[in-house]
Amino acid sequence: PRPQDETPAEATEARLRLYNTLTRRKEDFAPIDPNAVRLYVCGPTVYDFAHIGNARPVIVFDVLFRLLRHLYGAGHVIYTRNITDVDDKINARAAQEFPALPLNEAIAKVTEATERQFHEDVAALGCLRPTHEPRATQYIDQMRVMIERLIARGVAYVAEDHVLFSPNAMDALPGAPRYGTLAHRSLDEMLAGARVEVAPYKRDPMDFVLWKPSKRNEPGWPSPAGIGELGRPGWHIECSAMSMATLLEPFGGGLSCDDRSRNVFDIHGGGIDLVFPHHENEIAQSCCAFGSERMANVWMHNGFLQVEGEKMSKSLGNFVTIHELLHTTTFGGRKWSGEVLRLAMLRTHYRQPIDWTVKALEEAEATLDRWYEAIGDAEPVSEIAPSVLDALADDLNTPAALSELHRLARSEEAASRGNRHREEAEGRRGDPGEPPQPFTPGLLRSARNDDDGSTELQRAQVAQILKTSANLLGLLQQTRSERQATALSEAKIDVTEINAIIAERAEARATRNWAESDRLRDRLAALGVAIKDNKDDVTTWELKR
RNA sequence: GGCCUCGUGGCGGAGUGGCUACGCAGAGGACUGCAAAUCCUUGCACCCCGGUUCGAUUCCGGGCGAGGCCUCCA
Repeated sequence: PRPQDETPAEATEARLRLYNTLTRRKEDFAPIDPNAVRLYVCGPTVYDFAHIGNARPVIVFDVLFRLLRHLYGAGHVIYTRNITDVDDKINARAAQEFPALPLNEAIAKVTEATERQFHEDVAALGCLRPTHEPRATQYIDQMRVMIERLIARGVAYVAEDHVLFSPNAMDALPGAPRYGTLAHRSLDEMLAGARVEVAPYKRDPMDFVLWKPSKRNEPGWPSPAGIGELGRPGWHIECSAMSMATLLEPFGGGLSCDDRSRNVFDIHGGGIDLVFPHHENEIAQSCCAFGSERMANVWMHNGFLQVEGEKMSKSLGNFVTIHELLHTTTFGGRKWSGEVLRLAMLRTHYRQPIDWTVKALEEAEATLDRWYEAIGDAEPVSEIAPSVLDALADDLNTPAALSELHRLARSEEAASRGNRHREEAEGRRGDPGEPPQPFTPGLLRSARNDDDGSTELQRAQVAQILKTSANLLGLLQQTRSERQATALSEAKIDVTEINAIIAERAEARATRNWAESDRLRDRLAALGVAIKDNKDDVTTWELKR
């Protein structure tokens, strides 16, 4: 673990490139303030179990969070992922679930339970907690103030107790970006494609809701702009307010700040479906409220997920929640560990579509089995294989990074580069022309046990680099022993019984009683245990799935 | 209809104007009582048609195909 304020040496040499939806190209990333790199990602609306599609941005941006922490120091990255706890879907779910309760109590039950479940799911996926997890209902005041500012600036108006934002009016506001910059669409183009029924109180079909009136039993707060009735915020304004409160105001920005350059943060992320209208509207709101020309410098969007080749939907019956993958046998007839889900997710580049299949999970699990076998109980060290870091720094190329981890597990090139890297970092590298000492291929996973001490040293070193490098992706965070212990307790295996049978079989083998030996092996298999006899006549065993 | 993405070997999946991705599965070998595991070796590719180029899977144009957004959605 790195001390909070330490800025690692790599910060000067690493070159992070990120694909920016704003410009549609990869760009060199330059933080506004390297001591406070700021990231915002749209979090869940808490009305139902998170599905595996929801897990994708959570995992992807967790890798980005880890990478940024590595590059700029753990104490220099601020990550906000909000929780949307006011929404009409929540109201509907609450009324349906707890019809006997007053709506506000029902809503509290739904949001609290769903949020708890979300945190449980995400923790199982090996994700770090973000720096801030603001709930929308805690920032109603900020939303109200922002809305009033938008009205004062002439880009929002009151109509029938609603407040609406008018993208058309942005053109008249000096310094504001053009609406449609992120989605790369003109207002005309959007109108051409509009299939929405336009609410009668809208002046223009493109106008969107900032605030709406609440009926008597719906959640409501005092409205802005002199509207007498209680009301509640629209979806888009929530993210503008929460990013302001957690990423701008603590750094001297926000509504009271005229310096537009202080009202920009570094990275905003989310699913690709949010580009329009959600993120486009966030930009419009934030930029018009703060007079800034951009809300965030870099916009990152993860691709969508399909299940066994089909779009996930409740009607198709292929709606897969994180919880059921972890705890039930509905997908593929068995449970899966959070780490398997995580690796399966990272096999595909984050901007590509991903097909969620049983086969992919099986392959991910087999990979983890081998890697845990390879690292044993190695502890993480300070260095990361440069090839893994390079891959991640290239727009989070996790498939390439995983490929390098495979090479490490075979003790190939990547490992020797890691070796050289460490020597450089410690300033004790000798002759620059000296070729790196390659590790023996297969060193880590082979059963051979040369008593040459240097081999053991090398093996330990590769194991450490593999573990540390995988940790940057949030993988291999346990030791092999911990993982085995978990698996054993879940499978309810009686180790004493297993050892007794193995001892019995060893006797049979000693007398070359192969029939008896094989019978005992079958018995173990029936108990879910697979055995291996290695060269030194030592029998090892593992759980069979 | 408008905007956008993608099309790589049996499967998954990176990348590149000329040089091995990688993983799974397959084949051969070593080891083994037999297995398993492990190690070694290995076959298999860049949707179609034009163009640019000494050379294109990689750039440009067209075609075909798949998907997304424009409406709540990660």
